[in-house]
Amino acid sequence: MTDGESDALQIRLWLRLLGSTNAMEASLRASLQERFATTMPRFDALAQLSRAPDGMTMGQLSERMMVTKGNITGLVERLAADGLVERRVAPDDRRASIVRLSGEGRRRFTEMAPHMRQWIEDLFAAMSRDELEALYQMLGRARQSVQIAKTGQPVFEEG
Amino acid sequence: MTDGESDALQIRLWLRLLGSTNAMEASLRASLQERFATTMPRFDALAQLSRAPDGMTMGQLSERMMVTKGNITGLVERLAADGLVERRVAPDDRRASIVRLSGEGRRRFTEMAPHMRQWIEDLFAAMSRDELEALYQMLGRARQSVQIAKTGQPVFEEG
DNA sequence: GGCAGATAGTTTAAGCATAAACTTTCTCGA
DNA sequence: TCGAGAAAGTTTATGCTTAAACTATCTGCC
Repeated sequence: MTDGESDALQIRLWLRLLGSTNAMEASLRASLQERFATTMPRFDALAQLSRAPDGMTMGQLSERMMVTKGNITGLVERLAADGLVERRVAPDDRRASIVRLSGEGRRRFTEMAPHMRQWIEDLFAAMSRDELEALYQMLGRARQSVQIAKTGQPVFEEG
Repeated sequence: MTDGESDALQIRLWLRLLGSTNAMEASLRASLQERFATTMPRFDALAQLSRAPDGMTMGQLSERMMVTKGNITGLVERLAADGLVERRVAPDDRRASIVRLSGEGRRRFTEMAPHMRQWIEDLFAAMSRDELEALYQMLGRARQSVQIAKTGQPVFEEG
């Protein structure tokens, strides 16, 4: 299902949205793999954890990464095996465990983050600031629209 | 990495693009699963094949779905096992095989397509036509930008 | 205190996706 | 004509992802 022309605007829009996102994701994935031999989910996990110096629970990490908890189990296992994160049982709840960046994990993230930022900026380099802002705005509207479709009610919007 | 506020516009834009697309994809995936017990890749394959009455090669299908050929092998195997597609060796090239919809596959796609269309339209229901067109336009620009980033040159643009 | 139900996380089964190595077949030029 | 290299698919290894079933622990209420 590639960009057609006879379909409804919404269909073409969806295909273009999906196509653009996938193209960018593929490019970023390739850069991460080539330069740092890592993946988007691993980078995302480190990014989330970098904002929580005291760590967070597996459940919190799964919420922020917007994936299921079962997913996090394996991801954190692999990151821990590579020494990038540390886990300990939560002091107040023996069901829960707190995961946080190790020193090495923080160092690695600090090294990768500016490159990632640059790669993202490069992808949008041919767009003017006005175009970037217009796109940002319209994507906000799209997000609202999806929320309304899902819940029947819009959600509080910061941006 | 959820929508921040202190980051560069490009970063926030990327996160919002990824988040919006993923939210829509999750919604469509859930609908397809619930109503038709199928998946996006399977639906996409049927959609591509529905436009080629005489079928196409595995390689052509992989190009149109924008995934690797190795991926297609398994996907077509599963669709064939369910009787939705048929494969035969290409008459002029014994390396290649032609895959096309079976009668059942065509019937199934014809049944699903209008629902899929409706679900997509529902997701964008809270946006005006002007907004939809503005978003479509800006995504076209984004796609150009990614192409330029990748190849150094823009690509012919229909829409 | 103790039990019912909720919550945190893990496991399992299945599918999607990639890259890289591989097999088979084809093509083209010397 | 035949051989080198290209092209079509497949296989393999690895990782991401989900939904659903499961274990262990906690919480609140009687």
